[in-house]
Amino acid sequence: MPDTAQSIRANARDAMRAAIVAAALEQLAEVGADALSLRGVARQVGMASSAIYRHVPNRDALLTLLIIEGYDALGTAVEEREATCVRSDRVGRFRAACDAARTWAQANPHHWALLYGSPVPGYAAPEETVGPASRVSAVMAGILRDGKAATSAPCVDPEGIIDPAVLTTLLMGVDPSTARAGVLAWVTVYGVISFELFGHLIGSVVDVDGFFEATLATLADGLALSDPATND
Amino acid sequence: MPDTAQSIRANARDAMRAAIVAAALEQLAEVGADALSLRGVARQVGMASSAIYRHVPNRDALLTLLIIEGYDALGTAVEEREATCVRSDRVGRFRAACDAARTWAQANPHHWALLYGSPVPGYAAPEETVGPASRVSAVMAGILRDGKAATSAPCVDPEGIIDPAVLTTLLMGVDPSTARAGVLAWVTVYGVISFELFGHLIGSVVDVDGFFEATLATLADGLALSDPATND
DNA sequence: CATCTGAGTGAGCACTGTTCACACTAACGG
DNA sequence: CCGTTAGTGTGAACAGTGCTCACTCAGATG
Repeated sequence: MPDTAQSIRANARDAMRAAIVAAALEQLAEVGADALSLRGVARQVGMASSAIYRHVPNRDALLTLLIIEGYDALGTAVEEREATCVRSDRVGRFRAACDAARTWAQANPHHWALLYGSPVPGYAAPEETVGPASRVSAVMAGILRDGKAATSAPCVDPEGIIDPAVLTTLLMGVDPSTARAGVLAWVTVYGVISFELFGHLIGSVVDVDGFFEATLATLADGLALSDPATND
Repeated sequence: MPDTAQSIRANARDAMRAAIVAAALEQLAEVGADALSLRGVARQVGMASSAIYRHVPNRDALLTLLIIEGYDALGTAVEEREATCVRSDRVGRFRAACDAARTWAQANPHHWALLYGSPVPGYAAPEETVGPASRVSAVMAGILRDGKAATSAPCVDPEGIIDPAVLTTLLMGVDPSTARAGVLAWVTVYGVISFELFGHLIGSVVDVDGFFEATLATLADGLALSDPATND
């Protein structure tokens, strides 16, 4: 018995919201977050502009929905690519994950810019975004955790750089300096992808693919990923 | 004989333009590039909004001026800090330069975001910006060039990753793999600064200063900056 | 059947970037 | 000295934006 009376409304509401987000995604891909207009998505879904406000409180909230959508899409892309690798091949898993991120970014440059571009300075990510946002980090953390040196007990960071909460969960058993190198590796990958996307490599790097490849090799080296994984 | 007749107008024009840029800089610092409004800067300089267009073709052009201003300010900050270091202390010069960049970014977050945040995907930097934009890279390149291993002859990149033109000028004599590592180092520094500024380190790094420090140490190591400088 | 609630509407407000016809004023040529 | 001209500033206007509000109307609830 699907759709009790009152859930019809709820379903319609969800469908409408989904349609709005879908239209917004299209606009985002075409013109970017900056030029995304609420009235534009209203036109696209065939509603009066004021009707949008029944489903989304304001423009920022809509962008937040797109951010969540983006983190999820990127997370899925990275997870799926990484999942195809032989578990013991940690270098391969790392390269696959990073490559998936770059590929997604190239396919969705405006969306990437929305996720990792410029927010306001005192910006605090809305609560709902932190879950999806951490999916990529989780994949990277998993690769680190599967390292030979990782123990099952949490390590304490003598320097106190990495959040202890992370060292007892996502990075359980990874020694702090490796954890730090892991975070830095992801930051570096983000940097290369963004530099490439935003045109900052023009003038110094001519073979971007090669540069990215070389970067991954350097990072994998620094993380000592060549040691085989411990898990079966 | 300062100010011939016709240069009075020219000077007034330059002054007006400078006032506009100054007002725009204030707005940028306060509300960010996104919310920067031409009418707002017009109000601030005490003109009708339409008069702005006598001095600046449109909003994008004004933003381009701010970008140039930003690259110049950042470049100056980095150059001046780096210049205070003992020339033979290449690690110190590298740290000073990176630290100056981070300090400037923290003091001017909206401006940093304008420089390194999200442009459109097919973005090509306006011609006038490339000069100022390369000042930081030039400092970094100088540090690399002063390395012991650097020769006075240009090297060819067997992998063809780095732009040959750069290898014969800014990075003259630096071996290609070091050049590549150098570019990557700057990209990494950019990544850390941006991640910090844009709030992406929240949840994983608790001591950002320490993280930055450690990052610089790692990078300096990878660049073999500990070898003394060759120059007097 | 009456009522109430939630979705959609169009008009309207305040704002934006940009253009245009117009005024004024300083410099230049005769 | 006077007319012309180029440069600078003005206010009105257009099209677009985010957002609010009084209103309608259908569908669920009592």
